[in-house]
This record gives sequence, C-alpha cells and structure tokens, in this order.
Amino acid sequence: MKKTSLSDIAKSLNVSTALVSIVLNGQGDAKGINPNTQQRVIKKAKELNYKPNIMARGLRLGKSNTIGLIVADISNNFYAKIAKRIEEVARRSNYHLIICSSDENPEKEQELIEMLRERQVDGLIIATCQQDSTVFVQMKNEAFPFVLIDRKLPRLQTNYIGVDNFDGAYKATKQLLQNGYDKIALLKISPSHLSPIKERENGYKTALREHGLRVNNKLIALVKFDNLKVHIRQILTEMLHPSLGIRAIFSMNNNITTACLECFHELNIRVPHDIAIVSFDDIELFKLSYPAITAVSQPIEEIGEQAVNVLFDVMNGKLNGQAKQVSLPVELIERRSCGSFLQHDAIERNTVLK
Amino acid sequence: MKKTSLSDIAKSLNVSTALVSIVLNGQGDAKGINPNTQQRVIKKAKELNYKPNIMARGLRLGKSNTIGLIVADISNNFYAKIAKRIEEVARRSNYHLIICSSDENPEKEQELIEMLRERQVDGLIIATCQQDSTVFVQMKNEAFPFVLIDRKLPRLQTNYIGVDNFDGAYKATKQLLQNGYDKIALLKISPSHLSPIKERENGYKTALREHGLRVNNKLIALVKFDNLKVHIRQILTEMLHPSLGIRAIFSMNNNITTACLECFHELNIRVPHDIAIVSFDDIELFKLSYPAITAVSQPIEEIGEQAVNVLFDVMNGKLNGQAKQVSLPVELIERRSCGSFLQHDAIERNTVLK
DNA sequence: AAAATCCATTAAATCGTTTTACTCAATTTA
DNA sequence: TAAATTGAGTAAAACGATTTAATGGATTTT
Repeated sequence: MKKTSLSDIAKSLNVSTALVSIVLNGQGDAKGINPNTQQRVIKKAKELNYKPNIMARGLRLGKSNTIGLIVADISNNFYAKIAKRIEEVARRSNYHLIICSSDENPEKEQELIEMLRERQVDGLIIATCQQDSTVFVQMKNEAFPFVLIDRKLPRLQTNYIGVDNFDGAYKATKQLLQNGYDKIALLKISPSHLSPIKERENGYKTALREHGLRVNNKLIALVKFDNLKVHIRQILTEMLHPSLGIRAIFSMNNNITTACLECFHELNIRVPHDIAIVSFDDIELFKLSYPAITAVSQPIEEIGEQAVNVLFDVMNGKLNGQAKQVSLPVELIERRSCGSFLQHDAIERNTVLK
Repeated sequence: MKKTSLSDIAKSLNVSTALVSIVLNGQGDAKGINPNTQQRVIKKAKELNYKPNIMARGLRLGKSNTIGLIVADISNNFYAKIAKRIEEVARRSNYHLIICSSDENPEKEQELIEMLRERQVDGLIIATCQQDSTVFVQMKNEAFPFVLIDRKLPRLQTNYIGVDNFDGAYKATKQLLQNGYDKIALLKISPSHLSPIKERENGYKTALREHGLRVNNKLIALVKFDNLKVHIRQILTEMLHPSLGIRAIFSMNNNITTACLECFHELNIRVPHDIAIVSFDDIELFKLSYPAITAVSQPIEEIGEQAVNVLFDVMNGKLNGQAKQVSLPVELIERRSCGSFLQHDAIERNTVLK
C-alpha cells in the first residue's frame, strides 16, 4: 500500500490537484471554492489517509518549519532539559525540533550543522564546542538564522543566551572563602576554550583576589571530557596530596562534580570533613547525595525559552541584523558540602535538607 | 547570498545538471565521465559552497536517510542515553536521527509519529506510551518499518527490544525477602498499562508467592507521571503509617525512586534503617546517594544498538515480515539501601561503595 | 564501406506541492 | 446589448536532484 498523494485525491474526485491543495490548506473559503466540493475533498483525504509529503512541500516553499538543536551532550541532564523546553516552546508555534548531540566533538558539530542545513531547517540553536568561529561567521554572512546557547565565541557578535557565569563562580568561591577555606582547587573542563569556562575561572580568581589571596596555578586543573572518570581520579590523587593542603574544590560542572563524588566514595574521602566542594550546575543528584552539594543553579527553562524566542525573532527579521546577547542570573543553592572549615565535626549527619 | 543548486554549477561550467549530479555522487568513473571534467565540477562545487538540497533529493528518491526516535521522556537519563547510543549506531551507517519526546502523552506521540512520517523518515524507533495498538497495526499493514523499545503492546506481534522485566523485579523483590523484609510495598508508575510495569508487577508477585506470602493490594500504589513529587509524598505518608508495617519498597523506576529519596530526606526518614528500598533502573544518582541504592540495571547501550540493527534489517527486508522480539538480561546491583532487616544499626555510614 | 562499439555527455521525465495566471460560463451592470 | 463582474475551477510552471534513454561523433570491427 503506497502513500496517497494530492493527485490521487484529485483523480478520484475529478478535480485538479490545485483545488485539493487549496482546500486542504484551509484556503477554500478564501479562494471561493464551493463548500460542497470542499467537503468532498476533505472526506476523500481522510478516506485515503492522506499525509502531505513534507519534502515536496519543503522543496516548493523553501522552508521546512523545523528548527535544529545541537547540544554538546544530550546525556547531560542540563542539555536534555533545555532540549525538552525548546521543543515545547517551538511546538506551540507549530515548529518541529531536530535534536542532535555533538558529544563535545567540533568536527561532528560541523557535520551536524551541515546536515541540518541540507535538511533545510529554518534556524539553528547551538551549544557549540567549537574554538573557531568560521562556521558562525559564514552563517552570519549568509544571514542564516541561528542562536548560540550556553557557550559563545570571543569576538563573535551574534545572538546568544547564557547565564552570568562570572557571578556564579564568584559567589561559589566566595562561599568557600567565607567558610574559612583559602586553598581552593579549581577543576575546569576541557575543551578549556569554552566561554563559560573562562568566565567561571575569572569569577573564581576575582573572588580570591578580593579576599586578598593570590591565584595559585598549581591549584587549577583541566579535566578532559573523554575518559572523565579515570582522569578525575588521577587529578584528585595528585591534588589531595597533603603537601598541597587543599581542603576545598570549586568544580565547573555537574559531570566533574559527579565524578569527584564517585571518586571520594571509592577513596573513602568524606565531604565536607576531608574536602569541601561547590559545583556549577545544579542537578537532582546534588540534592540527594550525602552530603547534599552546594551548587550554582542555572535557569534552564528560561534559557530554552529565550533561545527559541530570539531565534524566531531573527527568522522574522525582527532584529534586523542586531545581535541579541542575554545573560541570565544564576543562584547559589547552599547545602552541606561546603560547611564551615572549623565546624566539621559539629555537622549532623542526617539533617533535613534545605 | 542564496543557495547554490546543481544547475548553478552546471551553468557556470556549461554542462548539464545530470553530469554534475553524477560526478558529485561519486558515479563519475562508473559512468565514464572524463576525469578532467570531474575535477572541474568538484572544484566548482567547493568554490560555490554547494550543499545538496535534501528535500529535493528526498522527494526524488522517496527516502530521507533519516530515522525517527520517539522516547517517552528525553529528560529521563535512561532514554537520553538510549538516544545517544542510537544516534551513534545510526550515524555509522550514514543515517541521521530525529529525536522527539512524547512526555508520556499518547496524543502527542501520535502527532509525532505523523509528523515524522510526513517528514519521510525511513523508519521509526518508539518507546510508546500508547495503550491502543491501532497506529502500530496500521503501520504494520502499510509495511512501514518500525521497532518498539522498552515498552510493547499486548497481542501486537511486532519488532521489540526490551529487557527481562519479570526477572529484574523478581530478583529485586527476592533480595528484600532474603534480607528479612516481608511487608514490601510496590510503587508502580502510571500509565499502568505499559508492558514493563505489568511484567515487573508479576515478578514482584511471583517472588512473594514463592516465599509463601500473599499479595496484599494495599501495599501496591500507582504513582502519576505528572506531578510526581507531590503525589509520591501523599502516597508515602499514607503507606508509611505504622499501622501498615511497611519496612521496604520496591520502586518501579528511577523517577519514582528519586522522588522517594527526596521525600525521605524531607521527612527525615533513614534508609535502610526506617525503610529499605530497591529500584528498577540504575542511574548515577543511586551510586552516590546516601546510602547507595540497590537497583536493577538495564543494558542501555545494548537496547539502543539492537534497536537500530533490527530496524535496519526490517528496512532492508531481511526479516521478511517476521517480528523480532528481544528480551535482554538485567542485573541486580546490590548496594546499601536494602541492608538486612535485622542488622540496621550495624551498618556503617561512610563505607566504600561496591 | 557498412555496421557495431565506445565515449562523453545530455534532454527530459519524475517525485508531490504550491501558486500564478488564466478559462469559461453565468450573472450583473451600464 | 455590450461590457464588466463573479464564481468555480484549472493548466502549467516551479522548487532541486536523480535517472533513463538517447545523441552524435569517433573509432573499431566485419
């Protein structure tokens, strides 16, 4: 049983495909098609289980009513939630979403951009892992609508929705400092060229300096995205060597923190007794791990929502070339993982969570 | 700057579009096109930054080299990971993946199936939340390639990749029984018509019966997917009333378990001291929560992989109409959350995880 | 010298929709 | 009565890529 096309309907009713197309697109009244004829067409379409061929329509119309989303890692709940929100919002405007994951691989991201554009998506939302801005400059030149989320590129004036990474990192570090920690390790995620990483690093450094401390590069480590767990373990065993005197960690994202926690468990290291930790990104796990982890929470829904809205604005030419850059506020959720340096033993084990 | 088409290249070289098409598809040698001409075409294509229009190609070829994936909830890590794996495997065969989330809404799932088929996907992988098998029967009749994952429909003979839910639930329940618990609550997830739910329920019941216990329906509760947290809280406060004497829970999926844990925290209920819990689905969180949660682990990667392979087989007519049903083995990962009923106080708090 | 073969290429049809610019008959207006 | 309008619909082109059958000249075979 092969697919029904417009002309199947047209033939079986002895009318033209034009008429059928018009009616099925709800233009019947506007174009003065006899209501009776309209009914016959609609009925027959149902009967034959007609489904428009989107490729044919897309070819003719030059648009697909689809937007593409490329995230850095769909198995990271942060991106999964953004994706979900984007889908919901796009859907309301009758747009569909194609979700792809670059897995932090710049070449793959490139390919995905190409394939989505070949597929004639009408716009693109990207959490890029690219270092080089060439693709984006080119898309900009071609006036192809896109907006970056979470990560942006230096010197690239383009639409972007992100959060105040500096502020989040600043607050997180400050919190540790206030609780009496002064040797605070920083765990960055590679690729380290990503804008949020840099901004967070600045927040960390500024907090230290304001507190009258020097930045010690020995306390800063870069963790590779691939093979995260193994790598974290190496780094932690080095960093936690007593000679360095590190008693607190600021971790740059949920993946690193999770890997740290696993490692702590394995090595029987207690938080915050042996080591305090504060994380960027707040995930469910941090509420429920023992102890609960203090973390910087990002407005995930808001990021998704604004990304779509800005993209639509671009697509409709409402921004006329102006780049829109949004930086949303973040919030430090205080929990147990960075309890005061001096009061560790006073911390009760099974307390009600915040 | 508008897009380059085949005929742009053809015109600028004074050749036909046919030639250009042949060359760019790597058929140049096979069709005996002059190597020199081939070079000119390829060079020009690069120069003009030519990208094939997938809609035109798809229209002509009647296929899209794309498969669709509909999961029940992309923000559930279980599905996100499956999606990731599917994408990887499909990619290897030069297929692209469109990921959609039905959010446990059967109507939305229906719409998604329609939209993906309109988009001419060549096949579909679905974790359905549908009760009714009409859509699937119809697709089957039309010989449209699809495979179900995770969930199947009763009496529908179709391709399916899932796990041995009965066995997982049986083992989980058994574990609790062996540890001395006999009043074991069962938390099911709605919609309750889903096959894994039923199979898991059977596993639970069989374990009880084999242990010489009666199934008590008062110990079985149904949790709604929407508004999960609030609902769990209601149910738990009822169920944990001392009069029922419940000291253990078998939870049917990671979402429910996570919500339970949150609730326990809030109500200051200790695991396993006050209540033991075993969960279906193993997620990162269960390794790191305190205490670590015993859970039934599913072979996520394997599910994704097999789903794609079976789908490809269907698409290539290798199965000639035969329905392939796969049930993969699961594993019970024993951790701390269901420690022996009698030895609670002996359990040390900060021990090395398994 | 006629027929067959080969080489390099192309014309034209096709996929399914949408849309523009008609057509043709009936009715209304001037 | 001729001209204009209306109502209901259609023919045909276009979107861009692929493919089949054909072309026409050069070379080889009979």
